[in-house]
Amino acid sequence: MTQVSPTFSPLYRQIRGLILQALESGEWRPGQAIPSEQELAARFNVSQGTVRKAIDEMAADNILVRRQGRGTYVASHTDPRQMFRFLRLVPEEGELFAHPKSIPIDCRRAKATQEAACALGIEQGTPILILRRVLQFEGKPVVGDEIFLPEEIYQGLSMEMLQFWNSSLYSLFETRFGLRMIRAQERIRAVAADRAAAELLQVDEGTPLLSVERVTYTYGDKPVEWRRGVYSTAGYYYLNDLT
Amino acid sequence: MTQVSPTFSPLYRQIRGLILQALESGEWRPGQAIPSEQELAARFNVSQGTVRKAIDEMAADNILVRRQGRGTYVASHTDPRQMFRFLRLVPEEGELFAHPKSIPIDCRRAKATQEAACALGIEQGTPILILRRVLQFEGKPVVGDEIFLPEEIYQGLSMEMLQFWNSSLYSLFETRFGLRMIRAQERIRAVAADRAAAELLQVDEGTPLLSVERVTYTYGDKPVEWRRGVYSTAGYYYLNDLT
DNA sequence: GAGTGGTCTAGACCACACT
DNA sequence: GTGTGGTCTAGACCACTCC
Repeated sequence: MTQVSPTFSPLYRQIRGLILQALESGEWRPGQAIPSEQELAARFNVSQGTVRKAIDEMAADNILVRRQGRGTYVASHTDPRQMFRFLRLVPEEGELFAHPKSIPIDCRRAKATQEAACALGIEQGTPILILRRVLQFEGKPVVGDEIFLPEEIYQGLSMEMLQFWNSSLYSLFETRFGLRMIRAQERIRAVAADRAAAELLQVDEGTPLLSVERVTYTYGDKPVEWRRGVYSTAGYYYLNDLT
Repeated sequence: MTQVSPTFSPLYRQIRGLILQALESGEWRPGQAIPSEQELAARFNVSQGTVRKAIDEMAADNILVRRQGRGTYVASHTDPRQMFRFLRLVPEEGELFAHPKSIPIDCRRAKATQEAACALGIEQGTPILILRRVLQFEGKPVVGDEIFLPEEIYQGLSMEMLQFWNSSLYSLFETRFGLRMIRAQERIRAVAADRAAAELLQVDEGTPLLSVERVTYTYGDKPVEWRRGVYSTAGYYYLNDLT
């Protein structure tokens, strides 16, 4: 008689779950080192190999970062290499190093429309913050974003805070609200620039632009950000690796 | 005295290389099973664990496919799940299962322009084939592609062959030319439909479209296809998962 | 039942970083 | 030197597939 176990999950996945739990609880913060594999193995009463396999998966998911000889660290959007991890727009020529700059325009309170509520997995009418900003490459405006955030999660986000933060938004969210963005999903269309977009990106009205809608998820696949942006693709393109 | 080894590569990577070599040589063909881990371990004189790690990597790269209890198989574009692996355009509503249909328009011989030569990593002026086709979702034309292929690799590709093939192009390339596509890179812009594109996709001239340029690579990161397409995003969007 | 991949363990040694 | 992750091995047992 063999037991059917529809909920079977191997040990290393359970360990992964426990590590994830510790991360969510804030036991180890972004950028910090987590305990060594040996310590974790002792703590969870499994072999080092099992912990290793759990960490391998989490490193593949960009949740942890391994550094040989040093230790394993909690991934952070503060890390220069992770800073614009989700931005796929790159200049046609020259440097990928020339990091874009985020210019906040305004930030206001509102109630979630049906569309926003659906994207964020919240009730329609829930208080949200709507943040608008422009992204500049070498002084040129290239991306215009409208960003929808559940107010509950981003208590205290203000224009002042945004203006004094000269780094990526996600690193701000991480630092101020303890929010770790794990993955995102984008839906891309081609649209004609309306009046507002044309003004924002300094292009002619009617210019074809990329419309990029993004939902960003934190631990446990919980959506915590919805944004809709327009990308100018004169001198830039959206680069995507297919595997 | 320790030895500096700038070309150091772990055993499992060398094994990976040997398996890759066997794949390139055609020892095992797409869709077929490769020998069991035990057999490979004996063949290469390493432990099963080392073979396993090599195969793990190759499975992550979509080069091999593991099937528990059955064996490890060479990935194939003939597999329904892999068929449109590189196509990111999906309908706004309804089924992802409704597979698109490829309608060939024409196929002609030409010489590689500088642009095509650069993308394909060949000499300017090298003979190439230019294939045009339309992709239909439920009878509606949604993608127009112009596909550039080094003639040397695709000897004997003809309109007749294309018309009788009612599956994906990559599965045709795999079956007829033994070409395994491993990865691809796309560059996406927003453009206005020109006369030709408008006619092809049955939209108004000037309609914003996605311009998608794709270079596709086979084993050893060798480019073997370049295509430029226009995607209609009325009722469809380009879906991209960011990790 | 036989064969395959999947999990788990334990131990040895290597490469790397810090101090 | 010490401690970390990285590699490699050998063996046991489990889960799945096919006969």
